[in-house]
Amino acid sequence: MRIGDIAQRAGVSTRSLRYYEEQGLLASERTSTGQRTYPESAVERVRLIQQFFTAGLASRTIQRVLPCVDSGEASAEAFALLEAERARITAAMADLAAARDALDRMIDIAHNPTAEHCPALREPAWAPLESLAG
DNA sequence: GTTCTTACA
DNA sequence: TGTAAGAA
Repeated sequence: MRIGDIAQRAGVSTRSLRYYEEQGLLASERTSTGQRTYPESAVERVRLIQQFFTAGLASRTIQRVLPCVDSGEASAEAFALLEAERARITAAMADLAAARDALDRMIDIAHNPTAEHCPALREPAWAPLESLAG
């Protein structure tokens, strides 16, 4: 398949695919005219690369991890890297959950305004100035 | 019409 | 990463 096909099927730009290749994440063959050619499996590989980027892995890290995907086994260093990334993602998930919980509390307050949380409810807007001064 | 490389924002 | 230019 040509670069445009892969891009469309994997949902990324052709620019990204060329970038991945430059970073050593994605291989391709060339036709006699220089156009890149990819096997069907490239689509799935690109999606995996996307997931890793989304999960916060650096391209350099992805570059070290992908060989494991290809070989089906990990060297000692690669294994340590996988565990480290897993731990980082787990921690990131906890942070996200905490942020979500905070938003949940804010949403709840927004739905049930109380004088404690909403200053605007403490002072009647229609109160005469004298009553405020006095 | 697509893709390629190179380069700039 | 997006986009532009000029060539294939």
